[in-house]
Amino acid sequence: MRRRAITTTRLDRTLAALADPTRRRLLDRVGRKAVRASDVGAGLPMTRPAVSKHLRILREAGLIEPVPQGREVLYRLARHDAALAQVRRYVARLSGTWDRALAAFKAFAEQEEDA
Amino acid sequence: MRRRAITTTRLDRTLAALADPTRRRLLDRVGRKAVRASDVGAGLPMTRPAVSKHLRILREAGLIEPVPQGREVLYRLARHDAALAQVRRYVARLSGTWDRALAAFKAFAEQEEDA
DNA sequence: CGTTAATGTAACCGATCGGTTACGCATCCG
DNA sequence: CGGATGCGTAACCGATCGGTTACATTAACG
Repeated sequence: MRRRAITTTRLDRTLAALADPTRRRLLDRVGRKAVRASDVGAGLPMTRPAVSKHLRILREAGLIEPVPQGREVLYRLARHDAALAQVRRYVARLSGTWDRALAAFKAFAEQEEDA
Repeated sequence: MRRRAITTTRLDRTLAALADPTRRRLLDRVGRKAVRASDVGAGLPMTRPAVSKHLRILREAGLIEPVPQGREVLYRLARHDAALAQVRRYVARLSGTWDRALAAFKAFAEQEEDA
């Protein structure tokens, strides 16, 4: 035992990336329009390296991508939204499971009512 | 600085709960049909307390709920899917952002083409 | 060509995480 | 009633996380 998940899938990485409120905030900013690396964290209570690490996580999750421009680096949403699409599919599947479960529950409740 | 997010929102909790593959697996099992606490982790390489802690996280995220039955406890999907709905809304909003960004990018590419 | 500006990374630190073993507590059953 | 069963939690442990400061690198500019 003690072994932890050896393989970190992309769904894991993407969900983990989205699970942090700071990262969602940064992602939101990048989503409005491409932003310089230095500007992404403007006004947020943390240093530039912290932002840089968040950007790395978002990048490795497939959510954003860097666009080097001379010595600056712009960040924008990834042109291929495969990562988010995977999350969407998972959530959709889970919602389906929920619908079925709720239907079954309602059926049970009505059956209970008869008794 | 150094302060970490003081307020952990429900969206945070739910996304974090879903970000772990083991927890998604347990959630999937519970989703098929209500399962006894002891049985949820059957066959998985971990001890019962570990499963219990995962169940607690899924429960506090609003995804599952316990149904005490004598000395046993069944777990089922939460009857109110508010937590998942919130995730769904967030993902939908993010998808919208993506669509706009991709459209803008395509427009830019075509404009580039003209030049 | 040397300096400055922009970025990323390494090394470190306290807190949290995912797991374990040990224990406590309630409920059933002989 | 007393043991057994089912469940949760406390205490602990190594690994990871989110932040920091310090440094390395690369591109622009006088």
